[in-house]
Amino acid sequence: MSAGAGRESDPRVERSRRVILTAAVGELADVGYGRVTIESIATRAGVGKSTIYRHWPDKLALIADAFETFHERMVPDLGDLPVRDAIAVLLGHVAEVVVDSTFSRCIPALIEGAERDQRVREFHHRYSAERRQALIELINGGIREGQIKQSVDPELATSALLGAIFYRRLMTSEPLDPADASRLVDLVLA
Amino acid sequence: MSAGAGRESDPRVERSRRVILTAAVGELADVGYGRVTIESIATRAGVGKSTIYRHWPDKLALIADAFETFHERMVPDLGDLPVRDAIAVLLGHVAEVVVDSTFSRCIPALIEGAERDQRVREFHHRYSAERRQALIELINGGIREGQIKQSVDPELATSALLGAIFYRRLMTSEPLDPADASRLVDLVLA
DNA sequence: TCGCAGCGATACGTCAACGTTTCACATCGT
DNA sequence: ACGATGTGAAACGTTGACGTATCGCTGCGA
Repeated sequence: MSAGAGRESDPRVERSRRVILTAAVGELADVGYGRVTIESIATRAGVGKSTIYRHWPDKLALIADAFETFHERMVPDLGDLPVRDAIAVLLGHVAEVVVDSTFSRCIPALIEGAERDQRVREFHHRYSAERRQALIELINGGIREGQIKQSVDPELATSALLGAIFYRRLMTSEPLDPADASRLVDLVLA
Repeated sequence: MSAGAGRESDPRVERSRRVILTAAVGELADVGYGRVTIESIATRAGVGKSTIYRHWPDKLALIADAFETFHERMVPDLGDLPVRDAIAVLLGHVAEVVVDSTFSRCIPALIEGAERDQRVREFHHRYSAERRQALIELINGGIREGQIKQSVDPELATSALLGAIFYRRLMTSEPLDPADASRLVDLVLA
């Protein structure tokens, strides 16, 4: 038993953990949840299958762990812009990520996974909730400062703003141009 | 060769086609695209595997065919309500369908399928486009009649309205209550 | 009526992924 | 230095779905 320096001390474990989790997200983005295989992750990571089974009981646990691990906030620096501008910047940032990124290509996989599996659902909903919290708070601040009408329901407005971005990405062949974010703000928070 | 009474004349073919397509959609809703099996569809339909392979080359063709076939318009009767009310009724209807229906449970499967396969994507986007066209036209009408501000971009507003409904369904644990549809209209088309 | 066509069932070989086990080797901490 | 431990590779039997082929049966339509 080691002296317990942190959660893991053997750098071999940390390294393989890192490459495996990265490969897992890459595979998820590339082929979707249904077609991800422990073997394909192992190959992509340049790792033996046994190394994966040694640390995770199954595919779901591995992918859930991967998302927990890469669970960064990714909120852009908004400086102290006026509320409306800050919201437009935030939405532009979201639109950029949603339009094209590894993360973006995982969204359909997460949506589908969430529909079939409770653990994926819990992660997916929590992750979404945390990311939209920043927007809700911006809107609340704008209402307090009188820059946004009091009649606006921050939760509903957030659904409309983020919803428009995701709708375009998932249901149409024309994702929202990040440059249009401010038009979206004008529309919903007019 | 038959006299060609319509596309198919043998009632056995029509019957098996119908039960197979129905079972395909049911399976898709229940287990998602990745876990749908020709064998599971055959069992659910009470049909031999060979009957399916006789008519479709593979799973994708079958599921695409199923959606083409069940491609109903499903637009509610809007009578001649004032535009804002008509939009609220339409959105309430969409919200109801999206919150809970067999079709609704296929949405994640379609989104995921669309991400990985061009044929599914084409269907999914076309289907979505057709369904949102009614809303775009309602908004256009409202603008023409002066009941909606000229500055509103019908396409963008449609993304925000439908997007809010889908966002709630797909990314949160609290789907939009259909009764809130009119609040949504007030927010976006204020 | 009666032959043909489509049916459901079942068996088949193939393949891919499963999860386990074994092994020699590299790298760790002490 | 060295024993302990994690590693990548490979082989294994098992499972589940693939797509094909072959039944005897049913019920269609001419």
